[in-house]
Amino acid sequence: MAQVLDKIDTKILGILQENSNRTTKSIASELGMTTSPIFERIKKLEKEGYIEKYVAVLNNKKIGLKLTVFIGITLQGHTRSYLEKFVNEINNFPEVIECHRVSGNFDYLLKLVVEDIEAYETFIISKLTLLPYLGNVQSLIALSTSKETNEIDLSRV
Amino acid sequence: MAQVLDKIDTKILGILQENSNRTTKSIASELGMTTSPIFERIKKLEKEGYIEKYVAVLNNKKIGLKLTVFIGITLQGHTRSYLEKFVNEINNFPEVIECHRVSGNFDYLLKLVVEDIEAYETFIISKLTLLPYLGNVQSLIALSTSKETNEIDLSRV
DNA sequence: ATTAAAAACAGAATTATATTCTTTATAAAT
DNA sequence: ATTTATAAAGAATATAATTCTGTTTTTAAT
Repeated sequence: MAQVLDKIDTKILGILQENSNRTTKSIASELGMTTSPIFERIKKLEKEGYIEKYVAVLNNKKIGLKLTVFIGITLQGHTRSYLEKFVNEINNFPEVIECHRVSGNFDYLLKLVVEDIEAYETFIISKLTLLPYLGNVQSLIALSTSKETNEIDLSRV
Repeated sequence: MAQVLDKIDTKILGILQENSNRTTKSIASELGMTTSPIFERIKKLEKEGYIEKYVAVLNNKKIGLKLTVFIGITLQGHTRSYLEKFVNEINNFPEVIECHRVSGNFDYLLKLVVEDIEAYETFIISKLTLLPYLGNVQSLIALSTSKETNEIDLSRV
């Protein structure tokens, strides 16, 4: 297999991660090509998994979910079967949009999006702290967010 | 202004945030309607800002960015003009995909996506620690990620 | 309850785009 | 130089987005 992604592929990925509604025609004209090779390349990027999916990004605030919170968690008992159970519970909470197992001062880091402080407190009290073996729990409440994107800088690739 | 989002709008948002390439026809058939009202509703949701943008989600690992890191930062000097400068610098680093000002044990929480541990170290040494007034810096390296989405549970809205 | 006005919908018609196909060019290997 | 494989161009087709018109439904005021 030759070079996996060439310059053109990288440019296409960059364009689509910024706006996935761009037409093949407009991408083609930007890159000085015609639609068919652009189309074929995009299909290839999809099939090979470089592009995972296409999604609409919503404005959480407008929808009524005004608060983002990060929660660092340390567990007390670390049996494998419990960890699996714990992660499974966490992932099923609709408030949780990210769950990472981390190294450092915590075992897990969660990212939540909730309505407001009250909804956050409800989550802590009637969901999170009901889980057993919970050790240290530390919350970081987002006061403001200056950057929040999924867009990757592809100049590094 | 009447109820801002009705059930149909919410369903449309739910569908599009899961897969923005769904055709109006397929959405219409799922919701038991015809294409024109669906089309009009989507355009309205875009114009009013409920839908911010449409993006392709890439597979970072496949692209060569294998490491996600969270960094908690405390600052020492907190003059307003310095904060602005600091945030501005942070936001311009291509490794940083999120920057939140937080309350709790840190002033800022960053999310980074980088190639590997080496690239992470390079970021710390030759970018982050060059910024003045830096206090405590604490990294959480993602060992594994069980959930990572932008998708919001709309049943709460 | 009745009516007028506005909003939402259905269905058809049109326009634009995605997708496929065929041909031509390019590059690599023998 | 010749063959083979890969990528691109350009035309043709299929599908989807978008617009338009007429109808129904909803809303609000009387």
